[in-house]
Amino acid sequence: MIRLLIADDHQILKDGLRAVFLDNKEIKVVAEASNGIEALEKLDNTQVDVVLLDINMPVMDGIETCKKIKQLHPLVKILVLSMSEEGILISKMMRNGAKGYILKKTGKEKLIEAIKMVHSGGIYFSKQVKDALINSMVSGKNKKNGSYIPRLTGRENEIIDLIVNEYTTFEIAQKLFISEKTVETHRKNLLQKLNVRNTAGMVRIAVERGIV
Amino acid sequence: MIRLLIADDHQILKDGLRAVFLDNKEIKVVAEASNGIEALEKLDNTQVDVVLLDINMPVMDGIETCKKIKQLHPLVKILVLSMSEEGILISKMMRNGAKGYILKKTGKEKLIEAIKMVHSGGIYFSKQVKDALINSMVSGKNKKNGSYIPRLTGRENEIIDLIVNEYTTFEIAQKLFISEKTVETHRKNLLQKLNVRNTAGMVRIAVERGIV
DNA sequence: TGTTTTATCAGGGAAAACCCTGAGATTCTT
DNA sequence: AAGAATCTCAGGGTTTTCCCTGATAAAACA
Repeated sequence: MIRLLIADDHQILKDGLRAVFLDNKEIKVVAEASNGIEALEKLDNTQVDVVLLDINMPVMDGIETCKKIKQLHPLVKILVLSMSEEGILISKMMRNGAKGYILKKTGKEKLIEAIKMVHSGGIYFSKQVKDALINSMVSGKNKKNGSYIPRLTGRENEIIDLIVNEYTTFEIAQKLFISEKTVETHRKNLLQKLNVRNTAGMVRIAVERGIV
Repeated sequence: MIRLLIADDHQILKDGLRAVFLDNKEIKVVAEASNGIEALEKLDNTQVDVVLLDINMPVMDGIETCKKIKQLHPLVKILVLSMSEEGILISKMMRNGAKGYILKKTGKEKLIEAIKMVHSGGIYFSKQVKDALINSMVSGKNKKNGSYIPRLTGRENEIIDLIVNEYTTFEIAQKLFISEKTVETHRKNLLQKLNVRNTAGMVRIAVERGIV
């Protein structure tokens, strides 16, 4: 028996889902919520196995809620039920601990399959969702980059890698057996090449574009 | 007619592929290379539409090569042909401009399909590859994180977001109408919570975990 | 209603990063 | 062989970040 919590601000959808699970012996809706705060409250008072989580909610949206559920109830599995196919949203929810992502336009059979899947410790991402994610990673990212990516030299790559890993100029100089002044020059050039103002921007670019 | 360059250090594989494309009217192998340097040289002298790129190569590996091809020959499509199903590798190649990723254990029909796909401006990632990527994003990332992710307060989230976007303490103070000292306190707390030594580490965590 | 968390602010100092100009040596490219 | 790019280093200065101790008020929680 899978105990389900439905978090969505559309009452009609919750009613519909309740009806769907009425004649299902394996899945039982034990609670529902209209926003993130409510969902967290319900989780405190109810034994829940799987949360069916919408992203567009008032008061506290799905992203924040997902994060908090993961922190406060790490054993509860989160299955995102969203109408959005935006890759950024999908990857964000994945990073925040969701074990599955399913679109609202999907049929109930797939939904039941997904719930069972995440409940048993697996993950579930429908083909459409996977494709949307891949697409945003290939083209979306590039679109976001847009700007020309200047090529870094070998030394610059070495140094930016150390910077991202929290090495200071002094430490980099030690490690590479060069002067601090040289490292400073490389840093200056990196800032210029990446067109950023400070270390923060440099690290952001480096991590986003997988330089490191 | 699709002009293909095969970059792989296994001669037997290149020979095999040449044979496969011999009786194919649409795809022609116009060059081959055993490492990244060679591949780049060939690209300078040969008109190539699609590069079939291996990751494990001596002298210059596929990751570096992919990056450089993208910089020097932005119109050439890159299709990764690898034996590795590691999610990190896949996402790295995607970020470096690969338009497709296919496993060596895949059959030639799928390979031909993939080549046509990327040549026509599309992308191609086989089901296995997609699954591997999704898996590494859900479980792999968390494994990589491993450590407990401390929850950030609303203000801290605001501030880390501005830091990642290259705002200085002074500018953040201006924007949020608070004292610089307050911003400094938040920065200090952020460093502590995220267990990093400086801004670089903070930004790395923020970008990696999608806090921003 | 007390306790914890969050957000606010301060002085003062040390460390690190950033900026400017300038320059020699090596290596790659043409 | 000439030029370009890369890597190296320096003086001297400003700005920003980091660290320490300490504090108040409001809000959230038990």
